[in-house]
Amino acid sequence: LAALLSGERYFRRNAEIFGEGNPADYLYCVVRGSVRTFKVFSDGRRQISGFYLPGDVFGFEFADTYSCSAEAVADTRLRAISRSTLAARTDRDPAIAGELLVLTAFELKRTQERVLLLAKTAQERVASFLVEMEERGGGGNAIHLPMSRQDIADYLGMTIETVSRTLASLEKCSAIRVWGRRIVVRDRSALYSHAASGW
Amino acid sequence: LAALLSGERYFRRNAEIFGEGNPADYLYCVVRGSVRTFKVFSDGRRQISGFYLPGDVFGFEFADTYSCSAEAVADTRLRAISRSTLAARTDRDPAIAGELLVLTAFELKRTQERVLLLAKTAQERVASFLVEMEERGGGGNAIHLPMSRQDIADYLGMTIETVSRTLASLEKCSAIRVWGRRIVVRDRSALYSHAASGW
DNA sequence: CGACGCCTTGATAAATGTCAAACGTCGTGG
DNA sequence: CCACGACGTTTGACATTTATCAAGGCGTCG
Repeated sequence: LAALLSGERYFRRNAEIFGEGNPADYLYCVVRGSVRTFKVFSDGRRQISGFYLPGDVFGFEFADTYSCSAEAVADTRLRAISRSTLAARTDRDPAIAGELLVLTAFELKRTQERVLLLAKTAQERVASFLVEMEERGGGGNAIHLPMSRQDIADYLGMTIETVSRTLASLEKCSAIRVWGRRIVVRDRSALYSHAASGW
Repeated sequence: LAALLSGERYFRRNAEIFGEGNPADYLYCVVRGSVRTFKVFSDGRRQISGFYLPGDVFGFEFADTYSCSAEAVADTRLRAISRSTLAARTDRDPAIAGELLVLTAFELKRTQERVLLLAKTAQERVASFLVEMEERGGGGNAIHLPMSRQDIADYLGMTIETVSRTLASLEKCSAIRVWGRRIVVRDRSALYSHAASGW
């Protein structure tokens, strides 16, 4: 699958990568930066379905059009995989089909975790989100959030005010330190216990 | 895939089909009745991850243990598919792998719709749930809900009281008629408009 | 009949959303 | 360099939604 990656494409902050309903011609792999996928409802609400960081693959569709839109959260570099050449390869090489299955299963697992997350309270959602971003970010205690509070709110299904207040409350109980989009984990066990009222 | 279905197995109402952490030896296809899959958290909350009706396949795992538990909602008949024979077939027959991919993609799509659903208000969730069950049930205006209010609440991430009140309010605006677990759709467009503040 | 499970309804409390204002940061242009 | 404006964020007061606690209704089954 890695062999099918084409040259890099660049997207500026907030640039559209693809729109809902566009022909789903490419898969994308994030090289640098980050991406959000989302749907916008007729009443204006936006639900972010996922954030993708370097190494993640998105744009995974089985229909022939995208079921959501994608935008660059920050300036971003992507490599594309043409769906048509992918399909051609899949026919000849069962291993590629296996890779697709693994990717789909992984996306399914992440989505299932999101369902569990959305059933929780605001504190648990925000804390879980920080834990997730910390793990995916890989770095030590410092988490850099590339996305705005509005993005986080639309991802967690709440308002920016509640996100902000919840971060403040987590800071007050000294689980984290908040500095705009930079978060420092001060007390990991406290953060985890807020994240998980039951794992 | 259909060729791999073994003989039927029977489960009484509320009987456990498999438990979280059990070895994931079988896929199941619902013949008759209905099934819920769920997780229980340490604080006692239960999140139902899905309902499966006749024709649906569940127990789909990529790890070697189940990530959730499954129980019969009502008396249920299932056909099992042994994972080991499935794996053996997949190696020889790429078409089987394709069927697996389709099943996984379908489950992913349904889970993504659940994420959208959980971001909505109580009214929208309940109305969407009724629409979903009506479509899956296939029958005309009458919906028979095999599951209890508690099951619905745990599926939609709310309390039984709110489910009950929301059904009552949908009945008051004459979108539906409620008779215990039997629902009649009186005004489909009204129901749809409550379900979807934006599709 | 009586007990039990399930559902509904009411009163109240807690969580979250809404509206509004102030603050800080950053980039631009004078 | 500084002033200004745009934008994102935080905070406060208040409204709305949903959960919690408690009681009662309605079937079914012994």
